[in-house]
Amino acid sequence: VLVDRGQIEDALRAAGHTVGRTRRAVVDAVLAFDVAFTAEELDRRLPEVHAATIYRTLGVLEEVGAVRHVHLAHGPALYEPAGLAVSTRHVVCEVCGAHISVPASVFDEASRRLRLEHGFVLDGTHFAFVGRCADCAGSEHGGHR
Amino acid sequence: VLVDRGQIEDALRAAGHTVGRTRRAVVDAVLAFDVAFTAEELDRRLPEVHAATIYRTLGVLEEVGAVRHVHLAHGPALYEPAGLAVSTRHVVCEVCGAHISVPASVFDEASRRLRLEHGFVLDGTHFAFVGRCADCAGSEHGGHR
DNA sequence: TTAAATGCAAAGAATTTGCATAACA
DNA sequence: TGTTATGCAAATTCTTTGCATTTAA
Repeated sequence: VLVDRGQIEDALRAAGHTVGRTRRAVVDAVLAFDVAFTAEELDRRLPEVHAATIYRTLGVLEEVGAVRHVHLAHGPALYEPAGLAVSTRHVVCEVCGAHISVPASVFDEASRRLRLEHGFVLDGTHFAFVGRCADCAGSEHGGHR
Repeated sequence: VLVDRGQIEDALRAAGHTVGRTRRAVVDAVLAFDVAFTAEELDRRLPEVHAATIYRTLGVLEEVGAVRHVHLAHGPALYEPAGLAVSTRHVVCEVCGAHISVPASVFDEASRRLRLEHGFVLDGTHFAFVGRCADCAGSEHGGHR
């Protein structure tokens, strides 16, 4: 599932891309993360690489299946090596921004009903599920933003 | 549930707001929608009202519970009079942007498990659920953006 | 006549894009 | 040597903010 640098470079070349010094550095930095990260966090680890290149490189890496990205409620997208967390879903607290991973099976029933009753295939991977963590759900005070 | 102009104006005043000509026009235009709308669509119906005022007015209307807004996958937020669609959830196709409303009960089981097993209270109203409509799920070709 | 609302311009955040130059294959 | 990649600046999209000026109560 494209977990090491060699596999990823092969996949890039197979897709007609080129692999130079900069791109190799980005791939290494991506693989060095063991949790999801933002483009900005990645860029901070590679000060010599321009942000536009970070975004473009993450784009091609996603194209070849080496990384995935998920949008949390507000704020920047989160990227992660595709090897990480295959069957988990992101759930984010809309109040404090805390996010957790839960088994995809939590949404199996909703997914089934959505498909059977509405013809929709739920994609739980590209956008996070939003709610309130225990702490923030406790301190109720209406539901603003 | 704040469905007519009178109730909404009372609620605004009760919250310490003032109701002038412009704000009344915005309220009327909001109530004239029978489906969810974007701030830009609302502004297009009120060319004499500045966009900043549209956003600010929608903000106070949300504060007093007259409207709600939901974020679809990408693109601008959707607003709707609070009277509309109380127990439905928005589901949007990440490919073509089509969106449908489904009964909130579709997510009851996921909601229950999230709460019991992870202490998270699912909020299905502020962000849409994302997936693929029948058409777009049919024409499979990987999962880009 | 004073607190709140509005217009306008500008700022903001997170990406994306056009273009000239540099690095690969 | 002919793409493909990169840097840089500028554009984009959606929304928010600061400030001076009007309105509402």
